[in-house]
Amino acid sequence: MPELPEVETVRKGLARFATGFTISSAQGLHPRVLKLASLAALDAVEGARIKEVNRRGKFLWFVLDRDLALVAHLGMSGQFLFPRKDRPEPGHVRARFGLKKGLKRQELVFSDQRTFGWLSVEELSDGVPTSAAHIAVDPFDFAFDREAVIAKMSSRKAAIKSVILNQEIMSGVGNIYADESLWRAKIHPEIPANELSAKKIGVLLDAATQVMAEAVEVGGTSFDAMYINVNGESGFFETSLAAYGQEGEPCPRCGRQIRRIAFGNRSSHFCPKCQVR
DNA sequence: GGAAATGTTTACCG
DNA sequence: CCGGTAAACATTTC
Repeated sequence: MPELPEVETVRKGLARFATGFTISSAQGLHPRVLKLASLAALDAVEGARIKEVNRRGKFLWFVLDRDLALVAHLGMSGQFLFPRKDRPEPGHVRARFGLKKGLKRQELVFSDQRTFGWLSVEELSDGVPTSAAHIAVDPFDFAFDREAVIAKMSSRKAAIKSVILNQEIMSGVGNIYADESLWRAKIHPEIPANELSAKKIGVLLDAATQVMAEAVEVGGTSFDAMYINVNGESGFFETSLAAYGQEGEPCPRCGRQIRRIAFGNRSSHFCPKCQVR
């Protein structure tokens, strides 16, 4: 469950339940769990204390009391889970961490069905891990420069949907929130970005920020004390989706049927009446 | 059996 | 070199 709101939900859960714990053990259990660029194997973080858990866009990392950070990307299906005896064992466990704080001990696992996610051990520079250095700040970062992003987007000739998905211009938006933002801003996904007014792109940015903020809020409530519910199937925000996955359903604004068109390897969902090309 | 699924990186082309 | 597009990665589900 991996766009900004989902990653933020995971980050919050990790920050709440893992901060202050020392990593007593760390082991990779799958040959591809460790990113190739990782400076070391996972056991390099053993003995480190977790100071905080940070995020930029869809990248997240544990800040440790040493010069290395434990970085994670959830890919398409990555999850961090605190297993509990009264819950089913997590499947597809790719890495396992033992955490301790005083007498408290708990386990944290990284699970990933499709193995597009990864972990790595990296240095931070200006507080950001190497693998996320090229990722632009997301709209919730204090350094987010709305006008600069609008200017950058306005110069692109590619379809606006590709542009808002480009993590090097603005990070955090994935296929779901791209479709939702475009629907809210009443913009057809295939319009070249440079044909939109700066004002219209501003509307789109605000829509993206707002829809992700709303999703983060709902994500927070689906949380359960010792278990991070990052299961996409539970769909905490699914009931609020206006466009994504709504092919054939009435547009909540005008009633026209939502359409689905091919977009690269994926799909775009939009209202043919509200979002005119 | 085919298609599609929340993402990123790399290769390739103009 | 830049912008843009397509493919590759792997697994599961419908």
